Amino acid sequence: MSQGITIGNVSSASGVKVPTIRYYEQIGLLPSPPRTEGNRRSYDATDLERLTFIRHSRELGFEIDEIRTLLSLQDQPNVSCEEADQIASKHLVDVKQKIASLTALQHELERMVEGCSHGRVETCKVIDILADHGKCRFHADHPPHL
Amino acid sequence: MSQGITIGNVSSASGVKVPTIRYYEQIGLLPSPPRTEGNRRSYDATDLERLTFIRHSRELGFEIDEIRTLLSLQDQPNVSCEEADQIASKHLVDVKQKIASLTALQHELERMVEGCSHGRVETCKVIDILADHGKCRFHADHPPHL
DNA sequence: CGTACATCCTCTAGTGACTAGAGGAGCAAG
DNA sequence: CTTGCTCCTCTAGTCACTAGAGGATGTACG
Repeated sequence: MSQGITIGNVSSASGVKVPTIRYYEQIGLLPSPPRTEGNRRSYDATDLERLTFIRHSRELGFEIDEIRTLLSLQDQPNVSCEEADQIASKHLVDVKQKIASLTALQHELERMVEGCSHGRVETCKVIDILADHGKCRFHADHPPHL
Repeated sequence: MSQGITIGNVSSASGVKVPTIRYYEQIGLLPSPPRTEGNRRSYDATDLERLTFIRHSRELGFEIDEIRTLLSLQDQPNVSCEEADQIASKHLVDVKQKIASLTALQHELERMVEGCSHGRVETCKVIDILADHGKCRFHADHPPHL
């Protein structure tokens, strides 16, 4: 059926860049495909699906290790999906926290920019607020790796 | 006035970890402090302020290079604060985008988790949505390094 | 058939902002 | 005086890629 797809084609079809595909192979996220006579990687439709799955999961902010688990779950359709549910739920909690944190930050930045006198640094709210922690209403619980 | 503060004390006072302080010195974000006889770093109140400024800026999501600019602005109070204003404004735009993106993501995750049959993987929405891009309402314009 | 050019290969090293650990020296309290 | 904490330097690791060197292969056109 599926004759070989080149890495370039599987890349544009999946939206994952060529070096990233090779990287995924290197870390064992994507199986090593067979090679042609000329040593080029030769992918099939399953690989394309898998790559799309990965790209989509990455877009949704899942980490590589989480994707590894999700992929292995996908390969075993008879297993309970509790684990997948847990991963997604945990992720949802994280996302909600980040939104809350970023919303607070947004207000803080608005306060800074609106308060800016557009004059000299001496009277600038932006610098002022950053320098004096007490004047700030935003306090991150988790230092944001957002 | 200010006799030397140890790195440990300046760390707990500022909320920046000890190795991170040394790292900031290494990349030139924090000036190298004088040393004691025993070769320990000896900080003063100004360093503590600077570190607090840095930590606060990092919490607000500014990058090191942006902080470098903000710090140099702080050192020259007679300069126009336009640049600081621009940095904060640009950052505000980014933050708003991130919030929008994360909110879409949140809905997508909720859809996944709510739709989960709590049964076998075969019928699990979580896996399903990740696998089939067409069923997904969330499409990131900028792959989220959030 | 030749030649240009795109695409592919492997490999190493770099990014940002730290974090972890090894191996050793100084210092304060009991 | 010894125990244990803090400090020192240095190297290497983290995550998820990205960039570039240097070379092989495949394809389109004249």
